[in-house]
Amino acid sequence: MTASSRPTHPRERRTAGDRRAQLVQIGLELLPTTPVQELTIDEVARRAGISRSLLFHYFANKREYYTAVTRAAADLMWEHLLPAPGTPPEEQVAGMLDRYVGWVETFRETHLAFVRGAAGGDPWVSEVYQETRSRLVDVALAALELPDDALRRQLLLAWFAFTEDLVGSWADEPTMTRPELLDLLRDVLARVAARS
Amino acid sequence: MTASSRPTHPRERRTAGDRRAQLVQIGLELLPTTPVQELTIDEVARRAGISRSLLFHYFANKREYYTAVTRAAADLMWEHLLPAPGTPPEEQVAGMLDRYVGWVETFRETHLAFVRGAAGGDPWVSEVYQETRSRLVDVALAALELPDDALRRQLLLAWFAFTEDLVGSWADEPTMTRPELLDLLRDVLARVAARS
DNA sequence: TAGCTTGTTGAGCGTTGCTCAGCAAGCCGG
DNA sequence: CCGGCTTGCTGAGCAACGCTCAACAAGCTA
Repeated sequence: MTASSRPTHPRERRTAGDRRAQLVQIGLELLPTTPVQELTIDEVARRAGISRSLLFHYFANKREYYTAVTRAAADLMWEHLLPAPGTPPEEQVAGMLDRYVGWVETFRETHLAFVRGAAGGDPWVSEVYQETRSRLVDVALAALELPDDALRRQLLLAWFAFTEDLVGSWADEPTMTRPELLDLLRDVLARVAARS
Repeated sequence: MTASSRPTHPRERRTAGDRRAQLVQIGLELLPTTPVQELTIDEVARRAGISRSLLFHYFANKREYYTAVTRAAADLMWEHLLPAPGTPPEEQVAGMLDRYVGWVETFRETHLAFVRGAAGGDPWVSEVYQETRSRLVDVALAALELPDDALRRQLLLAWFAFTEDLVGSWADEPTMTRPELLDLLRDVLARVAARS
């Protein structure tokens, strides 16, 4: 009956899968305001209404937790960008590009946090993004009917970097119309891809 | 005469300027192996042979310290890239590009750590790099005799992103000759700059 | 010698990542 | 109903790290 012996919330018991999903979800919600690596176990546990210890029951250490969050964010984007099955190859890249711009426009903060977290320090996080980039290159190379060699991959990845940067700053300060932006990106891609 | 009362090294007293420079220098030396934000005060102080407290005498907090380190790294690169006074405008960009590739080849690890630290999370650090990029754009726009508007700046900055990515991956895996690389970068720049 | 400036330190506090021993809720076989 | 198993879950506590503070000490000047 003492205050200390009565938990403020009745303890909620969940299945392992539910709990894991909940924790990752909380990480996703925190992502726009906090760089992944700066998510504190304390904060996440508090939001989930559980003890710090429990988080370590599901994720061996902090890194494993925030890479899981990063992977979840990457998967969301990946699913959004992937062309619908049956789309003719010549339309695939244009469609992905269009959806990418839409993605950045809609989830500006989250996407920025995601890209930053990926670029910044931690190899485990950046690997997740590298992997996503690489899968996008696979799709693009196939759609453009280009051979898959090291040079071509480097060029496409560099074009991604160009695109990310430009779309990001354009979303902040629209210096041209949306169609003009898409046109420019497609044009640069064509030029870059044409170089052997 | 007891061991605890006798310091292992005779305490070294320095002027404020010297000490600050030494601490920043240590940060620069650690940069290749450690993301800036993960530099620990303990480690730096240990290498300098001073107490943790002293570091906080020169830098109000950790952030202020590693932004100072970042700024030092940025300045080194900036001085290396800046065209010699008297260089004709049409040669300036090519020269800077050439020196940039050389810089990445020579200081591969440091530069990677620098770029990553700049891209990753911390606004204070990324601001330092943004500033360096911005100054480079100033020089490039002047050398190319292009008007300095928002669109042009965005395009040049995006081309920087393209260049950084490509030069980085090329240094890892040279898929073409150095002149071919430079040629490609100049070509893409010309195409991008030509778009109004 | 006294006093000032300033480079320097050690003790210690709060936060955060992480460990560990053990509680408790549900389920089973007897 | 009971003992025992699994498993979700917690609290106490440690180590590392950022950061504060009161005070010491080295050199200068009056």
